[in-house]
Amino acid sequence: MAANTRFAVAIHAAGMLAFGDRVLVTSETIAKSVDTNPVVVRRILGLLTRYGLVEVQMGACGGSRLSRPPDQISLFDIYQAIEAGPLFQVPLLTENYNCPVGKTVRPVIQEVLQKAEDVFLIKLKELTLADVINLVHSRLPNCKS
Amino acid sequence: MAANTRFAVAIHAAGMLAFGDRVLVTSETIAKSVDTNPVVVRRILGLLTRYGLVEVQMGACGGSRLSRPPDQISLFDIYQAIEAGPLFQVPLLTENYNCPVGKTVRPVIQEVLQKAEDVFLIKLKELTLADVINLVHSRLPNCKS
DNA sequence: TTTATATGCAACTAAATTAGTTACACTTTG
DNA sequence: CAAAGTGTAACTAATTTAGTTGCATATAAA
Repeated sequence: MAANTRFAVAIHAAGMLAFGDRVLVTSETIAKSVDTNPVVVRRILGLLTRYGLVEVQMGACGGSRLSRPPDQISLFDIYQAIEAGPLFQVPLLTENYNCPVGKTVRPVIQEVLQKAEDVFLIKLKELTLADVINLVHSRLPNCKS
Repeated sequence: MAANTRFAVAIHAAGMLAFGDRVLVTSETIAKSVDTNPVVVRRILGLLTRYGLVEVQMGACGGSRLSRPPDQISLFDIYQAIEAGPLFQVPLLTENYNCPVGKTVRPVIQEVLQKAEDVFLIKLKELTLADVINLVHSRLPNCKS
């Protein structure tokens, strides 16, 4: 089970909020569409909220909505809210490690991996939630637009 | 412990082989520099070997070396040999899933994530083992060149 | 031919991550 | 006050990961 699907789930959830267009959407509604548990959705919405992407209203008739228009929320914003570290980790060195070459190699590897990750992040910045829902709209059967 | 460091370890190991320059290097030597267990190194070298990047000689005085010059081995080659699936998974749908919007959203999310992953992979193709060891050489103390 | 030195691989462990679930406190609407 | 939401802690099961031991196999060299 342990494959990280949170980023995809977060995009799906945020996409639904964008779809809802300022209407409050419950975690249960999102959970149905995402095909998971409401608590899982709320955990992810919590991260998005902490990052200022989502507003939550508690209590009866509560729910969530985006705090900004979808064209002002990039997938990079969502990524940063959801994922913590770098894509690939460079293993830590034990304390009494003493190989000079190894010590030189480590930061170099970290650098080149960062270069590759950087272009990934830049591409995420280019892609907005609006792009995603436009794609969805254009593919939905019985599309009005 | 469960953070994936294999890609970084594989680059480190392949970098050492490039450093060795056609001389056979044992998994134990690499393990010392990488600061891990020889078996872990052999597992990774096995993947690289299966992918045609590394040649292994068994028995006494055995070890590994690159099968191509370092400037003809990209980090993409190593990545493909080591890692299997996409960077981010889109969760599977349960059998009796019936939300039309959700069904439309899924492939769209997969597509946009793939776009971001693609630029990552392209950057990996641009970076070769030669680049890595050149960087290491230039930073090694008492560098001759 | 024997011995020392390698690799390959299976099997197991411990730790961490992940998603799912239950339970319950809290908030808000009506 | 009741109903309908969210937030969050606690727990579980499955998976991944790295590390480790043990042993069969291969090979170079004495």
